[in-house]
Amino acid sequence: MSEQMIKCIHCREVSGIRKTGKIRGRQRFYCKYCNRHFTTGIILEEREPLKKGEITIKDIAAEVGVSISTVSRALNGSKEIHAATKEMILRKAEELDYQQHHIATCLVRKQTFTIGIIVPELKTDFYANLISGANEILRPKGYKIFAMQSDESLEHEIANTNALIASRVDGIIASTTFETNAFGHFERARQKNIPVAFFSRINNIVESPKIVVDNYLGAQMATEHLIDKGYKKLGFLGGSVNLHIGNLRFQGFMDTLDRHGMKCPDQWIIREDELLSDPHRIIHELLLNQDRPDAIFAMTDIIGIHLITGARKLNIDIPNELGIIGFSDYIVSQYISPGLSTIRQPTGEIGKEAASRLLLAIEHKNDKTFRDNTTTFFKPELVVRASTDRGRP
Amino acid sequence: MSEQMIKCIHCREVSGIRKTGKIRGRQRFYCKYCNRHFTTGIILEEREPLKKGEITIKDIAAEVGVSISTVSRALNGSKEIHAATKEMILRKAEELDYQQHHIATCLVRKQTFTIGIIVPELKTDFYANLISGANEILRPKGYKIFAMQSDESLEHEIANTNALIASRVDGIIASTTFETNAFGHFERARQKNIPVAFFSRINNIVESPKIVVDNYLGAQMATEHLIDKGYKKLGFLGGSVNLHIGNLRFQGFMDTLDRHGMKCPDQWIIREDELLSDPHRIIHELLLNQDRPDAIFAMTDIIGIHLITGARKLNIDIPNELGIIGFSDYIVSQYISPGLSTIRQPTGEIGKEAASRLLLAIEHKNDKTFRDNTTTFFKPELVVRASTDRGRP
DNA sequence: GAAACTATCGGAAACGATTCCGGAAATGGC
DNA sequence: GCCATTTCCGGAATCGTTTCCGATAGTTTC
Repeated sequence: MSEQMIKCIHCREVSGIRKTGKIRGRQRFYCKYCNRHFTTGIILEEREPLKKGEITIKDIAAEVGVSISTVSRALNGSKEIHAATKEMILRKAEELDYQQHHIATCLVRKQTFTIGIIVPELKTDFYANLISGANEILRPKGYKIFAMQSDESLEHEIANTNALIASRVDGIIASTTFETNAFGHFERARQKNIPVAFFSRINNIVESPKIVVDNYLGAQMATEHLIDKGYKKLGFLGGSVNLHIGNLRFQGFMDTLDRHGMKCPDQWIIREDELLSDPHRIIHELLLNQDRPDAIFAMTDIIGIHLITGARKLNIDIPNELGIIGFSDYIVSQYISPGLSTIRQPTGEIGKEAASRLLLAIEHKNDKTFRDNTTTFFKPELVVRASTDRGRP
Repeated sequence: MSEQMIKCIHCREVSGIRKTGKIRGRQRFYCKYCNRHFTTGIILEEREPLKKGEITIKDIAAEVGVSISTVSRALNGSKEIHAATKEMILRKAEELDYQQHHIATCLVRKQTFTIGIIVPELKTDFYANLISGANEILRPKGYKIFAMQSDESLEHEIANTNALIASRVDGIIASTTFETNAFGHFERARQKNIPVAFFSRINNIVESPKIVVDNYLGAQMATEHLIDKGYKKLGFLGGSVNLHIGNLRFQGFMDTLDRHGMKCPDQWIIREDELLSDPHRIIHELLLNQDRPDAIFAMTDIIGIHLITGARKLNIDIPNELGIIGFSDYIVSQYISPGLSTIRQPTGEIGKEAASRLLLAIEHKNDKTFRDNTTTFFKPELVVRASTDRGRP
């Protein structure tokens, strides 16, 4: 291949090209394959041997004998390219096992097709389900997920957020920690034009879509259910006072009692952080008390499950001596014995909605008039199981 | 600021600079703050107003009056930089709320500090725990996680792998699908110098570290346990025959029976894909059979849990009429009634080990002599609960 | 006081892609 | 055949960094 080779401009064939006189001073060619004439062929130079290492569009360009712009066009399905050229390039790309360098593309396009999700704990049923739900919406649209865990630590949450900003994710979905009382890190993201969406543990500080189950309503439903079952002495067990959703559930509980003219003495209301770190001791104390409640609304199923195991140890009859209802419908709740009554929240749906709303915000990133600061409430659902299912006394 | 301003080369002060004669033809200056002389000061030009949009090191450079190389050095903690300059740059970076553009850095450094994890299902207890475990190792080292789900579809798995290659992740951790019988996609990754590690559902095709619980041993332990409890008619329920770990568990089961001179008729061995899609029908049929087993080794706790609920519906006494043991110790297993005996595998540990070994492979990426094709076996642990806990008959 | 060395910094070339702009060849109309 | 239009492609700038290679001024050595 020491001499120049001419490639047909129509079919890109290199062999079977004949010179057929001149036209306007320029050499004329004829291609026997496509049976057409042309004046300007593509001149193939001697090729450098393909260097080792990563295959780039440069390599493809050199191999095929076109410019990198043309390769880029072929790979991206541009219309401004000859079908035969495109065909050749795609074939060569496959032959070389070319794989787009997404990092380089992101740099130019200023879009990473990556969403960051920050949750307190990755392995919790609820959050794993949520990520899974979000994934259902995001994957078909070509988005990847950075899954991060804050360990209920504000410091980690901030570090995570900064890492996501540095990675220039297209958006962030988050559920904050117990500790989170400042939201500067999320505001930073928003200032850098990265939309944020919150779910479950939401706040009213950051302008963003918020997806949440109607906690107040759920608490009402749970409390009504207990009252309906004839329980008279209701108690409340919840975690940190810091948590917005905790306050809502507590409020729903108290208001419902009020409406029924009932009262709940302070010693039946436990709202300490310690309930999360050392639940057994606290539950034990509560249940051993002479004057204990005859039914408890547990802020989460996790606490409800602790209650069931605690009560069983003390041979307290559930649901007759003690009714228990939880919140969230964890997978365990349907299998534990007795089954834990609960308020179900549609976890997967919440994840999907959060993802959809975030995508909407991303689409309108540069639209100054677009705002989404609304809170979407999902309807909770009462699930009655054995832990409260007693006949009316 | 229409005239040039001189900045002291020592302390970077702009005011308080006096001219003090000339030396070798060059102007000499004196700074009253640091009490030192110098000849070449830094000349501050009139600054452009800061443009809107993203803050880059270019902006910082312009504001401080240094080159972008210097800013880069300051931000990366290079030694080749004057402490005062560094100080100024860092202060300005903070003032402008600069955040490194990780994408651009990756392009140059050819390292993304990102690990891709592909699992069949994100929300499954086992996989969520594993990702969490891997995260414990990866986060402290600055790695982020791309979490992807294959939905037990080879097609998705391939698409996921390609997406990870395109994103130039530093490594991939994967547990393959039921369908996966070809491994070209992982080989592609390895050819592109992306290390891969497998866990749980492993293979012997791709050269890679493999982390797995000792399935054969676990099956032996489970079977021994059943025999030990006096069960005579053992059956096996497992999913797809395609699954390597399924075969191992089945083999352990059969070999143990053999060693005890026991046999298992074919109708007590169920290994169909359908067991995953429609478990209730199959289990119902098996249990309604006149000649049914008196104990079953379920390949996974999920199947074991289906067995328990199925048996309860038919009023079969567990563990007296039917003993059940599972595998993996899912969270539900300890709460279901009766509690499901099982073989526990240390999920979090497996995730940690997979991450560690992958990091090791990444460190030795360019070391041609480094190989890691070993399989690490974690010891399984027998957990006895009510589903097999009968007195010897 | 010259030479050698050190500290500190700037310039410019990468990294791998996309895309705007313009230009040549081919095509269509008459 | 000539002109206008369309088709197709190449050049070059750009995205935001890092880093190698020099350059210069200051410092030290003898």
